[in-house]
Amino acid sequence: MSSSTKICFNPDCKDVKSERFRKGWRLRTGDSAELCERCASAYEEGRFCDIFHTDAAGWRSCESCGKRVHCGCIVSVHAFVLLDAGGVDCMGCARKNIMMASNQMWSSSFVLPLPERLKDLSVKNWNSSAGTSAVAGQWHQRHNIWNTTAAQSELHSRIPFEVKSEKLISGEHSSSSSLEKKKLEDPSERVISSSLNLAALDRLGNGNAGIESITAFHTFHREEGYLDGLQGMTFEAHPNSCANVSLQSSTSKDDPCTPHFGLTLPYSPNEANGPNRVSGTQSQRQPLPPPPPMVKQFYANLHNGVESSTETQIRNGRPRGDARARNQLHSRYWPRITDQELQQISGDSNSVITPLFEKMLSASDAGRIGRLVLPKKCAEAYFPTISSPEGLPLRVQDAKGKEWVFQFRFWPNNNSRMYVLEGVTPCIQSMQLQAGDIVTFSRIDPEGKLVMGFRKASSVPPSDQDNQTHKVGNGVSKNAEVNTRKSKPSEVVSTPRPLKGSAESTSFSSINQVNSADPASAWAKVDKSGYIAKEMHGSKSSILPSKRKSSTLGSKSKRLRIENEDLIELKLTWEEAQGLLRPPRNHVPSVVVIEGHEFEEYEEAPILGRPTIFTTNNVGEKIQWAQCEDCSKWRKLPVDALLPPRWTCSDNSWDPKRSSCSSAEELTMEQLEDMLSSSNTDASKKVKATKKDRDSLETSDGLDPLANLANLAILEESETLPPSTQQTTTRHPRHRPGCTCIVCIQPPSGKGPKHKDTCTCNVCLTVRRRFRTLMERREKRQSEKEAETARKKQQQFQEKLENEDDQLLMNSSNTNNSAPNPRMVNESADDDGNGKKMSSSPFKGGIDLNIQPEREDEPSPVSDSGGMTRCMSHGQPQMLASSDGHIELVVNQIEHRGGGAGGENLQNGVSYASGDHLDANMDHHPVTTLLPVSTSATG
DNA sequence: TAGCAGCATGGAT
DNA sequence: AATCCATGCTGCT
Repeated sequence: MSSSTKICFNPDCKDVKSERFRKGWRLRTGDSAELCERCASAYEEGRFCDIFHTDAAGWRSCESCGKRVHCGCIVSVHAFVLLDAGGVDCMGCARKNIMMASNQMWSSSFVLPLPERLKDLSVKNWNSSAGTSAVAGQWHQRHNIWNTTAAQSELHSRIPFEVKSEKLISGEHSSSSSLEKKKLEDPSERVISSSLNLAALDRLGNGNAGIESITAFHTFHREEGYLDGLQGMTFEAHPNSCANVSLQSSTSKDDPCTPHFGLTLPYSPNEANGPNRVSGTQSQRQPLPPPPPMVKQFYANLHNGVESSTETQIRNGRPRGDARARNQLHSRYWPRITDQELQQISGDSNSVITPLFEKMLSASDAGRIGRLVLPKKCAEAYFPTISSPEGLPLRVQDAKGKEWVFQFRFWPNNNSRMYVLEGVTPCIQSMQLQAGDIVTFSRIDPEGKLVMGFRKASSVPPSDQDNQTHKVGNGVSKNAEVNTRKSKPSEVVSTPRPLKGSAESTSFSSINQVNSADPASAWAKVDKSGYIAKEMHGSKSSILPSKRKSSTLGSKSKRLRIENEDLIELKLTWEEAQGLLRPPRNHVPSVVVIEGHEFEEYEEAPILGRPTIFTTNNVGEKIQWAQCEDCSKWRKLPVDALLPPRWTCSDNSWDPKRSSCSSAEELTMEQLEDMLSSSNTDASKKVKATKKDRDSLETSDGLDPLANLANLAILEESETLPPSTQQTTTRHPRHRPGCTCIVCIQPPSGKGPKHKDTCTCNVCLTVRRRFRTLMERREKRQSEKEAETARKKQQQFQEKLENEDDQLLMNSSNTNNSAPNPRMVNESADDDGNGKKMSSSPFKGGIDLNIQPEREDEPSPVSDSGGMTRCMSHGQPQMLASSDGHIELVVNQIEHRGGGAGGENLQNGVSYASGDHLDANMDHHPVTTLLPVSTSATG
């Protein structure tokens, strides 16, 4: 084919005298390696590696046929596929396997005419079998998309790339130089190359190996190069980008079907222009996280050979900062387009649809502002680079094929950028979108059209949804065939998804959770349909849309709500759940011992059973008690009885006498109390509570303030208890079996029957006792204080009298005047006036039953909360004590001694003021007084 | 004053 | 802690 003056491209070839050269693998320049006849033959016959690379590393055995396969050079890069479980298959075996598995592994949209299918499926299968994912469609339409815009120059700042694999498997660390050696690549085998891409990414994703190697496999797709093909490269090489790019025509007449896999990670502007721009050093590359299983399909960007004539791969060894960009694309922006949607987009053309991203419209987006906020990473990854805030006009086609021109721009924000599409209101309105709906952005290759689809958030049936969702429009493009295409699903194969970071991979499974406990099955569904939404027909499971739907609508906590809705609120502790689990009926578990612990092993899943209580009778016999759901009576059951979740007396087949709700309960009240109290389960607590409710009917409706006080206290206490313990009553911790005190039977509201005055329940007794103690101590201290103060005053008085009669008189007057400290009076007035402090007390309605009367001289919450005992002069009750209502309530029922001249006004209040306060005040008073005052006393 | 453009803010990630 | 981004705010027309 060529002149004899050439030298065989194969460096290992010794035949320099060949007169005829033939084309071998494709070089990154787009040319083909010129091989001597011998090498070319070897290459064509698949013996190249056998001949020249026998000593090279990277040889492995096909998992299926055992044949040795070289996996370590550009020549062999297409000769095998990586398997999910590890290992490789030679291409022959891979294709065979593909044929068997393809239908299950790929969605219907991937159906190809047989000849094409064979090869394409091989790719698909490769994806599947290789268990890899991170392959995105090529990005080679930019040129088309943007060349009608005003900012074509900016295209050059972003260089998408494609991950290619070359030497990953071999373990040879293909350095940049190795790439730059412009090794030849056979375009006809790019299917396999793609697989390697996947593999490479997969490895990266797993963080296991190949991080270095993979960098050598990245192939940039530069739209100019792509679209202009062999016309040449015009993209700008970033200083650090190792943009020594070679063109590679993907045209292959040998292989009309040359699906291209590649990780398309166009440069973000920042990366391209900024300090973070990726360099050619592999070390800068970040390992790609393991993509979720479904991702692989989304990344599968299959091109058939028709388009490849216009495609040029640009390859260099530059590490992918872009990869990071796409990596970090949040899963919420991953396109989730169904196959039907893809077909609709694609029509019957040979186009490859590359869903780029989607976004749920926020209130702002859907509002009249007309600004659609673009996720930064998406904007930078998929939209043209813009360097000025003004941005550039962007042509997008909507669902009806109508063309819109949005202004793609940004504004600086926190040292970053906020990208928006302006002028979207008409489009959004035409699509009747609103907040919560999802707009999708896709690209059609090779036309490079940008299409904007949508998915209504409303829960339309999937079929309907498919019909109306993701209708496409096209942006301005060279080819206007989008709308006239006939369905050709096989060619609508690309469902690339952004590569996900590891963290996002995790969240991915969460976000895309299917109504299946088995993630694998969920993924399987995804794999089959391509998109969950499609697979989850009818089931509420179009989880994504529904989730999104419910999550938006203008709330800032949208994301949070999304997540929350993903959660099933399970108000069960693990132990509770365990306690409810019952082995399936008629099933004897086998016991396995794991690390010394015995586990019952059931073949069937356990069931949720009705909680029961086990007791032991006098003879040590274990008895199981279950409560009828209807009458709440407890029935004795065999200890091994397993109850369904709902169980009533009529189900009591063990005791026909008590198989009716009308039958008397076997347990006495005391027995029941003992049983319940001995049971620690929350269920039993609830049961106890219900029992208490029943008992409460017998309680007196008398009103015992003390009990009420205690009740309030318990209320306070109960607020800190687990819900299960306060659902029906506010039983206090001191509750004992048999106690029917108001506290235990009182509903949380505090309403209901009160204690009798004669109630001798523990709580009431405690309250009485404590209060009595408290008051006794207070009186005692008060007396002491009074005595002391009086003594001092008297002493002073006497001294003054003796010294200066006039002075004495004056002093005496001052003392009286100063007694009602103006500040205090004011405070009293305030408290009294608005009464707010009363309700604002953190101890409203509560009293600590644990209060230590012995420590009353320490500021008690009550006394500190709002007031203290105030002394008054001239017998005026102007000072306020604590305004806590419960105090007042209590005091009203107890005789308190008022002191001082105003004692008659103090009958309804009690002061918990500390002694210190009293001291302070009393210093000014010739007669000290403890003033049990409530706020009401000031009125 | 309404609408818009740009920026700022702060919750969410 | 940094970043993203939904939305509020402000100034301008």
